[in-house]
Amino acid sequence: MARTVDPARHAARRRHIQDCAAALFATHGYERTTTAQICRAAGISPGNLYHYFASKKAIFLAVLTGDEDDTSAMLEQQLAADAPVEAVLEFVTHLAAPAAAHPAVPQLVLEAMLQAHRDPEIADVLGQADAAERAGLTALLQRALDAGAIDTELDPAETAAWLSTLVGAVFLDLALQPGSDPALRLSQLRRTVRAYLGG
Amino acid sequence: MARTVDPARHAARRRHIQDCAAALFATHGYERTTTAQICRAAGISPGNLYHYFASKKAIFLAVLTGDEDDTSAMLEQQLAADAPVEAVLEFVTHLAAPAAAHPAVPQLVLEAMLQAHRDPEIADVLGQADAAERAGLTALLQRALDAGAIDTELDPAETAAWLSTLVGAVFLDLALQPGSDPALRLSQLRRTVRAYLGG
DNA sequence: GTCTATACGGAGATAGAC
DNA sequence: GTCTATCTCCGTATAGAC
Repeated sequence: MARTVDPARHAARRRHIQDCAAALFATHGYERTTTAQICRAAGISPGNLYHYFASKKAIFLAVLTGDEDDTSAMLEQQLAADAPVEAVLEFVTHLAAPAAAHPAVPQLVLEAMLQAHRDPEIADVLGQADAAERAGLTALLQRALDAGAIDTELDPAETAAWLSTLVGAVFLDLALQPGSDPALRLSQLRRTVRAYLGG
Repeated sequence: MARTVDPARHAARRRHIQDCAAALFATHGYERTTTAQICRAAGISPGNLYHYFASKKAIFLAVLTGDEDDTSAMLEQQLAADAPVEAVLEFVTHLAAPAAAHPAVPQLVLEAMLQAHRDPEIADVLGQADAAERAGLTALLQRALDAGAIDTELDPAETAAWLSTLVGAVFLDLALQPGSDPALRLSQLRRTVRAYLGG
């Protein structure tokens, strides 16, 4: 059964549209970005967009799920590490690092968080990532507790939720404060986590 | 020069509309809230809205500036307090407390933060509040530094910015995680700040 | 597969009677 | 001052030629 055209070319073009849309969503937000803008940025005609995506929301979902996950690999690595507190710090740093990588990333994530509040489908995508994040943190914290490396009064799940919130803080700051120094924020985050865990 | 009607009644009705709009903005967001919804919630006809507000954005700005400021009074009080670290903690708690007061508050603030990214007028309103917040924190931290009550390596301005970010984290968490316990988050925030400041 | 043109719906804001 | 009715613009998505 022969395909009509080259599937690779189609996928590449789809990816191109997706990337252009991501930049627009990050700077202008989801609702204020029009499909016409996306088409203009991608260099295609308005109608042609729908040969690649079924709807505007489908583009947004593709953008959100497009970021590949190396988090589980990172988690395995840190669960096997020697120093349990350092392992938590490394994992937290890994989670926050994307926010510092490119200015558009935290903006896009923040936008997704708000949209998730209104759309179950988007909430699902983010919820899964968040659950994995917290589960990983909980496991690492439990290990640190067992090793007696952190304050024994800390509850692993509650602390994992809080550390996740602190990571969110870095995203929020870098998304909203253009003048913030990403490296400084990451170092402040590390000092914060280290001090919070006690030990 | 006689007024046409009772100004007090007009102000009360305006306030009523504003409150109804605030609830809608918090739950559905600014862009997804329609003027028709606001009118329905407030029990007025669609056209009548514009006798109280010039535009939809004017309503949003009124909502944002409507929250009265007792922050400066709180700051004066804490600048005169005996224990400088406790003063910082009290001030931080005061800044974060509104997030825990009512679920709609952090949602509304988050919505405003995103809109600020796209509208200079909204950015101004939030920027002024933010600047005051950081200035207050910087003053309190300088005082704690002078008293030798916190880690001498800390830079007051940078630390103030970070504490402000941490407060933002509580807002973000309570806005996005319906299951979060506000009291727990506030206590985690206090532990975090105390540990971060060292001393 | 890509284009141009347009249908369709909805949202903000206005007009004018009462 | 408040209402009903409506205007106008704009954004998504579709139709149909090439």
